[in-house]
Amino acid sequence: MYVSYDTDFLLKAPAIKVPNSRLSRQRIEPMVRLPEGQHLFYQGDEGDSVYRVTKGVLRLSRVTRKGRQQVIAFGYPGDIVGFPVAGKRNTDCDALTDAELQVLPARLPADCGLEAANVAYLAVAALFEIGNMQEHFMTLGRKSSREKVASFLRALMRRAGDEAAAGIRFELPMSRADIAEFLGLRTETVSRAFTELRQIGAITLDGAQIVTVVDPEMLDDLAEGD
Amino acid sequence: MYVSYDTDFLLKAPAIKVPNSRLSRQRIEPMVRLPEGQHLFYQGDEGDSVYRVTKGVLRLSRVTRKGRQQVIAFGYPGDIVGFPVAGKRNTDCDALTDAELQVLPARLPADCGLEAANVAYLAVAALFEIGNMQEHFMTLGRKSSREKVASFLRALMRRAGDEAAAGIRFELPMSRADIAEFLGLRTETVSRAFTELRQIGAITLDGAQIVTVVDPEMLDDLAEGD
DNA sequence: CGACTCCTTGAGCAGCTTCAATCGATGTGG
DNA sequence: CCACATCGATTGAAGCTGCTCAAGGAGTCG
Repeated sequence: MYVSYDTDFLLKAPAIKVPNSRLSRQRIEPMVRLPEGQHLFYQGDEGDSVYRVTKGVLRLSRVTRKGRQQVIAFGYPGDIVGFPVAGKRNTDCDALTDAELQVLPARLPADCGLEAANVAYLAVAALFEIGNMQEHFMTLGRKSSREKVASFLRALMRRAGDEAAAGIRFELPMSRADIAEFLGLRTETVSRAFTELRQIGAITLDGAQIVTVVDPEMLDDLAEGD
Repeated sequence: MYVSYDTDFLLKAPAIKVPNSRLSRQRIEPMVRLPEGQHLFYQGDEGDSVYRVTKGVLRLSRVTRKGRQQVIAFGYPGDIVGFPVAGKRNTDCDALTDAELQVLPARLPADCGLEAANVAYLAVAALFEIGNMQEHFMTLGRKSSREKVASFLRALMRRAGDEAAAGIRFELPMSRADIAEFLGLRTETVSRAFTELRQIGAITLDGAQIVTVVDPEMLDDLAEGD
């Protein structure tokens, strides 16, 4: 979810064995389509599956009692989202774009008849997610808004960027407000950081959503900061 | 760590089966003693086990290229620490106090002969850790330093607090600098927040390390903030 | 008792937030 | 097809919070 890792290699489409059924031993890969704006689940929902994003971008967020929203993560293709804690969802999850998801079982503990392999991939995915979140802690603990935004753009660049003539190009499916809530900033501050990055020549903007990183090295330096 | 969850109930001391050995099928629970200040592992180390804290407090941190330290978490008794990502440690881990740890296997993926149950507890623990970290995101995204420190103290209170005549009492095994790096603040700011909390009557301090929460409700309100 | 480390407090400054206005893109109805 | 409404993004100005630099205090260990 934040840079770094893509769980593709973990998942040679793990077979889902359905016990006590004529489908048993057959591989099935339930697919879900999630139109833009629709919710996949809400905080507090019961759930014993996780979802592998195959298309589109999801937003995971939590809302405080007093209404503030905190964006926890964005789910890009290859990411696994929806890790349930004690059988319940920790976050809201909705689609920033039309999305497609693969449903994977995550029923635990092991008294549910799942095979070891199916539990193991979940553990591996969860460990990767922990690594990703630790990475994000580094960004949140970082000092300046430029550094945070630069880190964010660098992550997206690596994850969703396309090589283009002028640099590495990608679209932001999320609003400035989403980015702000993800980075612990205000929308105005995020906007100003974008403007600065544009002015110093690290990126160009085509509208508000299309970013081209013209100087990845400069972006790296800004992201490392410190 | 961070409040909320304790993994005690997950772990009725899962049996570790040692294959290809005369110990096979025997339950063993390797224990490690870690003196104060000693490191359990460093970022980048190879590792295929996790540790359950049974005594003492650990600190998990990462260091940036430029030397800044970010405290990722504190490990209290009942917590599981050291989740390896792709067989490597993500963080440094050292002991803030003399500590004792139970070693649990975390070798993945499943081609290592571990039984499903042993892999499943790891998955459950990792999912809980994800929940804890998401909780911490809410704190880091929070606005003011008072709110952050209040949230932190509330978490410790719930986790390590003892009922006392004057309120709920506990010791801080970590320095102000550790707390600051955990919350994304400076030591001076943390110190000022402690002073404020004391002045408004939410807590009392006995030296710098012993905290008594005299008004848990006020602390809650401050922690919720928003 | 003195040296050391950590915590606290102070003053000034920088950076983020807040409030407010404008701009731009999108979509709707006349 | 254009005027207008709406929503998000941007920019500006002012205030406040937390950071920086600096000094002093408290606790600890030799």
